[in-house]
Amino acid sequence: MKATIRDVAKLAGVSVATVSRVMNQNGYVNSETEQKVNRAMKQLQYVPNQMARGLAGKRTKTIALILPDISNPFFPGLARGVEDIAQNNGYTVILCNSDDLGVKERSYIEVLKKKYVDGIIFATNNLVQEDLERLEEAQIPFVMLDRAPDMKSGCVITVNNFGGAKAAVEHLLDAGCKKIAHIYGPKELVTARERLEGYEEVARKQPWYTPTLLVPGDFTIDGGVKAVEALLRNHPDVDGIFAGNDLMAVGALKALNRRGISVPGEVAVCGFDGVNLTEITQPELTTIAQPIYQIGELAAKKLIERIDQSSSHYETVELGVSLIVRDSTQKS
Amino acid sequence: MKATIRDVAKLAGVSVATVSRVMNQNGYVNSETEQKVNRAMKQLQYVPNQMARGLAGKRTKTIALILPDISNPFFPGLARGVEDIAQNNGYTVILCNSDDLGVKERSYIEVLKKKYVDGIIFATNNLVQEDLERLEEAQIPFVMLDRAPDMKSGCVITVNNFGGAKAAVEHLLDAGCKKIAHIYGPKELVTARERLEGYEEVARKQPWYTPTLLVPGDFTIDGGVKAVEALLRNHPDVDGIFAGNDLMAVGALKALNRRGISVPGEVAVCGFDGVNLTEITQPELTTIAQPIYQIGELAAKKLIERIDQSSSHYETVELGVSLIVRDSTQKS
DNA sequence: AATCGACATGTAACCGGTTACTATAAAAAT
DNA sequence: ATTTTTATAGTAACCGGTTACATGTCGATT
Repeated sequence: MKATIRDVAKLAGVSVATVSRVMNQNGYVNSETEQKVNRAMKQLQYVPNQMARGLAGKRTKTIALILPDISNPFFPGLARGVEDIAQNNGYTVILCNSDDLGVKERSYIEVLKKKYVDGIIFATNNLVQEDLERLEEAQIPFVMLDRAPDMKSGCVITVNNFGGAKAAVEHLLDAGCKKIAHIYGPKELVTARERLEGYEEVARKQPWYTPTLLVPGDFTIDGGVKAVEALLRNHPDVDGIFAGNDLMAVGALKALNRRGISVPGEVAVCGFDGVNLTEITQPELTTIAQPIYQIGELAAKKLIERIDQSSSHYETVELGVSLIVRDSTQKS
Repeated sequence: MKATIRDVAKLAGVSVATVSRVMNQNGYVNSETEQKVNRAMKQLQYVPNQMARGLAGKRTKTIALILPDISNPFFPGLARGVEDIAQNNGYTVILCNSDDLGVKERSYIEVLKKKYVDGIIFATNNLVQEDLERLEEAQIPFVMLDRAPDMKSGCVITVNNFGGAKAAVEHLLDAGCKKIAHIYGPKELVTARERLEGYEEVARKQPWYTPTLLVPGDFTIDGGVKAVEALLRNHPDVDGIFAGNDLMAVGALKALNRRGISVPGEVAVCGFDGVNLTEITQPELTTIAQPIYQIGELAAKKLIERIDQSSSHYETVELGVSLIVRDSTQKS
């Protein structure tokens, strides 16, 4: 019913090995023979069975992207970057939502091993050293985002969180803020810690600095709302807020708005990430933008590179971030 | 190096067939034998090779989700619904962004065929009858969103666009609007047409109705902005806008805001879709919410049902939508 | 006693590719 | 003239499962 390589071989009057050579462009094949084979393939509408290929050749042309939750506005852009590059290179992407749960991540890894994916991109942070080592053992190339584990293989892509945070606070100072608070994300996340450190680096030198200007959020909108409410109780006079990510900045905006506090008039707000959301708030949000799409692209490129050359040396790349000034910090 | 079914068989002192039976829980197996096999599997850390399974058994436990663009805020929620259900049933999801381009969709279908995915969910609308027929021929179960093509197999999931649109306009009337405009999406899309029809159904009966209250948008934020600008030139006195989707509603909000027109004070705005964005605008957007996540879940459920029972009768399901009233229509 | 069906397990073909190895002719090198 | 090398193509094993078919046991049925 469905044409196989043997059907093609028969029709073209050659052996299966020759057909395989034509398909994979390897080994010696006379150009006339090649024509014959190609004609036969066309005539039979031959579609090689990837599964058989994978079984025999150990390549599935499939990579996986494990992220916490595709619904989080940070990830669709990233996923898109990954998918575009993958597609350009003949790869297909399996999407996995881990909800930042180590168990789920681990269970996904098992499934992905069974499916023989060629590589994995992790945009999550819950694997322990041991899990990564198991991956190395299994010879599965991988790329991680935002995390620099201690190992010999793998590739890590990070952004300059520290520098970005510093830039954010400096920008708020430039905008005339006299007392700047920071809503930080979960301390377990390096990104959150680095941003916090960036804030402190600049803030500590200011006369108004006091540790209670640091309030915890959890990288969600609601966390931002609550953080601001708490903040205003202690510091009714803050006039600048640097949120550890855009979602919390949006929450901050909401909370301030509810309280009737004008942004940027009374309080300036700056986020971090550069997700699309920041363009639709009122006022639009100033933010430290990560090159989200490019991170995805780069992750995919690096991974495919590793797969193709089976190179596995450890490598880390840091990308820059950029301050995007919008209305939320434009005191005029 | 890596354990195969034969290794397990040898260690357990049985044949490969028996091991296979134990794995797939089919055929007769003595419970003692089963224990032995299970022990052997554990001892060797045996992980069945899905590829070999797929080759032999014709099942890959993989489905694909083809959507226009995961960056569009409508889709992450949907994708999440699909993925969750898939995961619960042991399936893995391949994500494909088609940018609403027929060519890309078709090329994806080819790739997916090669990879022997067990089924496909389409959240796009650019396939012609012929493409679908080819899928039927290839015996690949599929589920489509928002579109009812004329065929014998396949499953279609839609929402009540017409009813939702009517509800939107009625709500605007209730809110006291005296002249309601509609920004409609691309006429090629059924969803856009149905919503437009819903608007007309109600609006036509109103004294203020005139065709120039219908302005084209393209389902993007920018389209919404431009539509409102055009609208205000012809009808500076509109006091209600029903946008064909949330993105355009956000655009409308932006445009009105720029013009210094207050929402909902001077103009009330209502969107359609119920994406998260609607909760972060200022004012928050009233919208007709689709059960986005549930649509994804349902699509995945229906697809898996079809795969498992290889039932292929044509089926269509319509889900309800719900009006979510927020500030953008609360003239007080 | 012969027949039958439920139970248990093994053998080997098969899925559809890849590729190591072999064979042969023609061109190049010695 | 002989050896090597290069170009071309075929044979068959192999990847790691699934499963049709064969074989055999044992209690139940006739």
